Amino acid sequence: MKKKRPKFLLNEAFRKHGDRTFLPHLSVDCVIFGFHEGHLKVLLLKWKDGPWCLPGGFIKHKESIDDAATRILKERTGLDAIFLKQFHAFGDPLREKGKRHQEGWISKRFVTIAYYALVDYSKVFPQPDSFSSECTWCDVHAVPNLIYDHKQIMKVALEALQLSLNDHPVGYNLMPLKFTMPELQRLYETILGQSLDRRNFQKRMLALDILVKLNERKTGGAHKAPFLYRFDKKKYDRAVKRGLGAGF
Amino acid sequence: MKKKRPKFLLNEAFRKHGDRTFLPHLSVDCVIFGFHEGHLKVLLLKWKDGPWCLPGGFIKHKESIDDAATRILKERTGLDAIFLKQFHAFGDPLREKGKRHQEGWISKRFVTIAYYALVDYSKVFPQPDSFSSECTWCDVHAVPNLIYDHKQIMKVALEALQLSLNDHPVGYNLMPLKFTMPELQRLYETILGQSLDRRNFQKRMLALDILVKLNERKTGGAHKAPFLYRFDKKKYDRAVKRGLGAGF
DNA sequence: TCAAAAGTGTTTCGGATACACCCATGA
DNA sequence: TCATGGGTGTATCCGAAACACTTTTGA
Repeated sequence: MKKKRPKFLLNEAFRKHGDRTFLPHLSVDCVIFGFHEGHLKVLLLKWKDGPWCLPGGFIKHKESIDDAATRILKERTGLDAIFLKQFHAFGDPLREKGKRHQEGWISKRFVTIAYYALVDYSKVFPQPDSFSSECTWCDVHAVPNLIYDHKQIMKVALEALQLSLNDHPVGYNLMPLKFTMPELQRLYETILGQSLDRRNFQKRMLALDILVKLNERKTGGAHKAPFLYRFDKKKYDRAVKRGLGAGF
Repeated sequence: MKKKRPKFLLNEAFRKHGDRTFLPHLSVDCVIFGFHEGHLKVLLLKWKDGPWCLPGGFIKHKESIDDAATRILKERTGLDAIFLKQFHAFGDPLREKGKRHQEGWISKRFVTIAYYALVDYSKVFPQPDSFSSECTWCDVHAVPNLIYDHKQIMKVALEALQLSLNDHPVGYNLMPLKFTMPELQRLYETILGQSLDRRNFQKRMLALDILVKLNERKTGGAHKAPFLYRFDKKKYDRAVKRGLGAGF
């Protein structure tokens, strides 16, 4: 078995010579969305010495940027094969104002390519990287200060997600396998930041023809037990591809 | 006055040591759209030794990527202050299959950040760069083979432009100062690749409240002289910002 | 005088919105 | 038994689409 060197050494080497492994001046940042108890969440990392930031990483010399994003996501969440979408590249030379690293590869200017991901909250076990002490979910509407331009990146990610609701269904990656219509509605409402009419929402969703109504109800709630639904994966995928959406 | 070195030397130096000036592994490509005689055009460059490609360039060490795109556009078209929008980053390590440069900076893998631009055809005087022999407009639907993944980049650019018609007006940057309603309609039709109803188009456009009807008609045509319009720049800009579009 | 393009207005239809009643459940 | 949330159906409205007639102009 390969002997592990102490982490700080790895980090030292990485800071100075990361470009032996990774493309210089380029990074990938991920805005990872999850949904839990009626709230839209993002996954954040906390550096050991202070500020919060988005999970991110670098691109290996022979790796596509999409693969890099997928890898980074897997490292932080344990998930693969989730929904991941590139939405913007951020390349202001001053975007990393206040950078601490004084020397080596890592101290240079980075252009970052940003992705947002939609993941099933319940399947994620957040894992901090070697620079971080914490990796936790945070309510989208209660995000602490983030380093650099990460707050801006998050904002643009949310706008991109909202726009995508116009012509793409959302939910397969964010909801558990079985879910109720009110739960799905709450997802749409938190993404859009506005409440929707219960009956019209249901009609629209059913009209998309991507849901399967199950012969079960979700019991245990304080009131009338709502039906459970699941997505019809085939039809869902077709709707994603063909650009069929609820038109919000 | 600074003495100019022969171009091939500059090129030699550039190929080997471009990273003294530019960020390594990063480029910018521009899909420059124009509109002329009822046809949607893109500006293409032809390399001295063969293939066609999109106008592109590199990012200076202290330059933002948006500024780099603006600069590149200015170099090829002579225009500044035109509409420019980043739409995707292309980062497959194999995207530059068939690259010829064998050594130096330029031979390495490049991730490219792509922009599309909308420009007034009549104001552009295409200027080839030092690698190119030609710089000309080409009908969008009759594009020759392009190097690398540039055809793919063009395709994605066109799709992004089409999508943007949903919630943004288009035309201010593509049309001359004064234009007729049928001319504007032809612009929309060529972008969308479908014909539209004359009367409904006019109603929608006027409903956007971004046009000013002039007391002139365009004479010289073979038939009834159509009225001329111009954009109300203030209202147009507001519509762009607020995401007001014709909903195509 | 005729063909082809442009100006303008009305009807129609479908999808989104607004809205009401009944049912199930735990407190 | 009552408050709360869930299931379902219907009337309405607005905007988009479909559509026709008249006018102008050069050939």
